[in-house]
Amino acid sequence: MLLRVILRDQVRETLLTRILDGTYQPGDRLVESQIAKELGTSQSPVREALRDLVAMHFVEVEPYKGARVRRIDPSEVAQIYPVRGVLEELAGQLAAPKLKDNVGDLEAIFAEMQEAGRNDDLKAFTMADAHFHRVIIEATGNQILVETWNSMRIESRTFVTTVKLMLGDLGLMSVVEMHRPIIEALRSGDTKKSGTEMQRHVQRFAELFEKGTQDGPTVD
Amino acid sequence: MLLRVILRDQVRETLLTRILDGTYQPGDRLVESQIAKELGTSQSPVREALRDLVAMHFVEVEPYKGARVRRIDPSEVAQIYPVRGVLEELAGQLAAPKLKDNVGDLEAIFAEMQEAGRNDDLKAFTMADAHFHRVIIEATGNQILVETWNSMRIESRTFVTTVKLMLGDLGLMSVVEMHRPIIEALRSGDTKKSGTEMQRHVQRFAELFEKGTQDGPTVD
DNA sequence: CGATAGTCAATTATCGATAATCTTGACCGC
DNA sequence: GCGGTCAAGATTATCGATAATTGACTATCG
Repeated sequence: MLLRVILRDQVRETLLTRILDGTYQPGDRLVESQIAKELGTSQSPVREALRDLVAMHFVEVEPYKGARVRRIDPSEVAQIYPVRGVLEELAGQLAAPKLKDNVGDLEAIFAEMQEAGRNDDLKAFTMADAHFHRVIIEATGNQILVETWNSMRIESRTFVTTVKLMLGDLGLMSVVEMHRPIIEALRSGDTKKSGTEMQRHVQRFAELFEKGTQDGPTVD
Repeated sequence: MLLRVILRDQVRETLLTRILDGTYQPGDRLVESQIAKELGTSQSPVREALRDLVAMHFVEVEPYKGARVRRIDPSEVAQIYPVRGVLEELAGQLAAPKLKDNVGDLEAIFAEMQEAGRNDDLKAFTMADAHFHRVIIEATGNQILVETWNSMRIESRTFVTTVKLMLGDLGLMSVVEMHRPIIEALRSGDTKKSGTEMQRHVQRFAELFEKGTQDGPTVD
């Protein structure tokens, strides 16, 4: 018990992992006392960890009724894309001058994506994809943009499932390739083009998602 | 002590009021035990209320060091505007079809702003202004957009101060008038134009803000 | 004199216990 | 049976007390 880390943070990460990997399913109740007992802590850190997860949109609570893993329906995910679209378009515009002739990091991540594509490793791909976008967002130097974008990571939970839905017939590799035009635009330093490519990129994902949810059966 | 409301929420609102009205100044420490004693509760609700305020960006905490009212420097406020710009542009586009020939609410709020302008009532104006924008954002029907926009309300704290800075020589009334083109664009239902007007509106505020912080002395 | 280890007060982080509230299901009058 | 009331059990919200950590101050040593 002499770890210098804060219990609440450890509990939060534990719960988050379980939500993301599906151990806790959407709608599942998260009972403070049970979790506390299992993790060997008291109720307080668990309670605070749950509040953090509420702020991150992963969990919802009702007073005196407890916490549940948030259930996200497809219509909500669909609503994410327009917002992501404009945020990432802005990010592309702001990041272009800074990443011009300096896209080494992005190329490395792109290589990771290709590797994941060859192995058909969805999890590795989603992580690399998130990383790719985060690097661009952070390159803007606009802290508000970073925080705003982070506040939308609701999707990361659905993402593995989502990508599976979206893929349909086309292979993971073709999704990987969608990132190449972004790198090229950023390398050229063309502000407008970089923004456009980012917007187009997100839009394509939106379309794939719509197609996936329309005719595909809902996987759960 | 027998109110059926949740203490944490009451504490949060109390603290928020004090932060917004300046009772607690940026940088001020918020000591859990002191607040608890003053409000007649235990430490727990105060602690949780403070966490909520952290999630809302009004407060920052460091482990074992405590909570402080978040200090926001002008450069951070300046970073808000580009993000607000794209979000509100999107909102204008999405809201136009829904508000077409249905801008009664907006006109009522506009009247409030005019009233505030005549009385030179900054507080009333900032509240009406926030309301005006919120109505448009909510009219989009995109819940994600609403939440994302809300997550940026960092500004509401600085807003009164900010407007004071921005005004410079021009009167409050001229700022009020800046809202008229938005109403007209929305009334026409023109998607593109509504977006453009929203974007332009935010941009103007950004310019005023920059001008205000450049030559004006920092008021505090 | 300057640096450093040690002590103390203040405060946060966590604990264990209790009060408040919800949920469920048995029991009742009709 | 049917709807409604009420007690029991489960869980959250709050409390009061304790452990852990920090920062300031002091004393000690080179």
